[in-house]
Amino acid sequence: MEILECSPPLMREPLDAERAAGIARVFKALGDPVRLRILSIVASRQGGEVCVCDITAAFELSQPTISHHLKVLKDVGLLTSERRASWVYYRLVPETLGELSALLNTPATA
Amino acid sequence: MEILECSPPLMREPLDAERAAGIARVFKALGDPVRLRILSIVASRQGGEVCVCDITAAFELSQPTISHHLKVLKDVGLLTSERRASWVYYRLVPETLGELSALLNTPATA
DNA sequence: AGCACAGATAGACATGTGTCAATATAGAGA
DNA sequence: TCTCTATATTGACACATGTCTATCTGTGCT
Repeated sequence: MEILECSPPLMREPLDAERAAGIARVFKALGDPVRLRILSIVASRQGGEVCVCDITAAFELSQPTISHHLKVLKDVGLLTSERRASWVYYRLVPETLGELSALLNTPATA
Repeated sequence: MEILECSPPLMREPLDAERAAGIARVFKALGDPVRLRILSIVASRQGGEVCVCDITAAFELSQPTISHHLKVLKDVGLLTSERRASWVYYRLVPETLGELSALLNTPATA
């Protein structure tokens, strides 16, 4: 997500349309409760890796639905995945999260 | 937005469904390019206040559309508004932004 | 080769969302 | 009171999104 890199905080100057579109994609991915929970499951997991089966087991949703949400999170650069044997493991991309955090950071509440 | 207050960072522990729903509302509001630009216009404005007319003038969108986006941002607690004479002025709620920022903050990129 | 299991993809469907034109509301001034 | 300007609300419509079932792909095991 190069759009996020070096984006000044929202408070510094008005975003141009292109940058806004890129950043909005990521926030839109965060704008679903299931995806937020998936992200926090992965982010808070010791070792940094979570098997899809563990994520699916944490929700009362169909396996394709979870798979869909994982794809959305991966497409915007919040997660990466790796297949090992039969299982697929998802990991957080902390840089993406950190850049979003910096974007929202306000001097007052820093 | 009490949901945001005292929410531990995503990395600390999995979010429960209720908290996730509350937080997702705010991210969903940020998940639109026009709203992000509006927010950055208000946030970056010296003095902290922007008249609706100035915001409307910054986009090639109808006045009701801008009014709709302002309402969304206000409903989730990112903006407040105050009427003075004929004009309505919007202001940032920096606490909300700061809490979101803290939520996304990662130890690695802190 | 064939089977079983993990995960992804495709297609369908109901609901949500962004936009606009039309209209309503509120305040200022004549 | 009447009118003008600024903003909000309503209703409509096209399009996006979340969910499901059914199916496909890939891997390991016998």
